[in-house]
Amino acid sequence: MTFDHSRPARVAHEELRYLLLAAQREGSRRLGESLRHLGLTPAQAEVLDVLAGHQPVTLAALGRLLVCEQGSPSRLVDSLVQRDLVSRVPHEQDKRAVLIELTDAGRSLAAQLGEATGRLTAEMAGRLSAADIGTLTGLLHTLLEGTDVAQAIRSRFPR
Amino acid sequence: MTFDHSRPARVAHEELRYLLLAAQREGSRRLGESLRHLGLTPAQAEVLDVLAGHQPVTLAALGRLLVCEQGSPSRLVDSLVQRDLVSRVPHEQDKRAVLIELTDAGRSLAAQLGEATGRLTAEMAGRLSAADIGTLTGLLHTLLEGTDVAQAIRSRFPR
DNA sequence: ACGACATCGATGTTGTGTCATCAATGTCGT
DNA sequence: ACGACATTGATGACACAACATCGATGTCGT
Repeated sequence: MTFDHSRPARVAHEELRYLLLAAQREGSRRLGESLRHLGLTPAQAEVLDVLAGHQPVTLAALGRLLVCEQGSPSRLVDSLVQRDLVSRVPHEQDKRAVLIELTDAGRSLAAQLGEATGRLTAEMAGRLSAADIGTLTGLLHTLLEGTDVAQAIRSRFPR
Repeated sequence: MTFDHSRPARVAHEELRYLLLAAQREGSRRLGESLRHLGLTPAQAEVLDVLAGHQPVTLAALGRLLVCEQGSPSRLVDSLVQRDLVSRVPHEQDKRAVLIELTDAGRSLAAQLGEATGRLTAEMAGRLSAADIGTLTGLLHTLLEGTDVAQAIRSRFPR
């Protein structure tokens, strides 16, 4: 253990905490701009994105796949049902559960998401090399090991 | 440019975006737990933390130093004024501006913040080496270069 | 079969964050 | 001095997120 007179480890951790917050905020804001013309918020876009790969799921399962919410995201789904992008279908075997699936409109909107996020990914690629992105991803996975959110990301981005 | 059949760069960027979101959420949730016994939310704690190092500041200047909000954080400050942790003092020269400063209670609460975040930093240290934390910090700074939030962090964590 | 317990989805509450707007006040060019 | 413009801080509006609670169902042990 090296002894650092000028900058205790606690401060380095603080800075990292705020950097994570800042990076997330900045990304959300830019993503929000990119999604505005589709009439979607980042959280709604994540739901469509997940559904495009995991049709159909119960609300609870959707909650487990989402990073943006940990409980059952009923109100978030509500906003998508109101816009006819998603529909609730009663579950056959389990009368408690509801299955969520994309409508045709939702499917076609989901297909446009990659295009909308293009500017964002292009900018990230301009700042960081592919190797850097790999390093960053690895470190964040290590940081999150064992948490529910990490599990959600593993399910959605298998190695 | 290498050609990757199995995993286009766009997907790697998506994963990174969600990892940043997840890391921030997880950190916030844990910080929230640690702060509960002080009766503070993470955002309120950040204000006290900033004020402890930058007494007194106008609302606008405070907003520039905070990562958690970009406009003028009047409502956030309101919540602290109500609890008598912070006070608003009219600015002498500029009648538009208001100076924010810690009360005695606020100062003593701010002094307890490091202790409250101890568990969080200990856990981070257990997962990542000091070198890894340095790498992570550097990569995030690169990612945020030129943004307002990066400037806020630079002011609060000088090299 | 039955009762303790878990799970599902909806909802109320609280505290952010972001954006837009507004009135009051400063500043600067001319 | 005056008028265009910028800045400050407050506020309304909207969409999250986290947490707690609730009624309706399932499940499991005995």
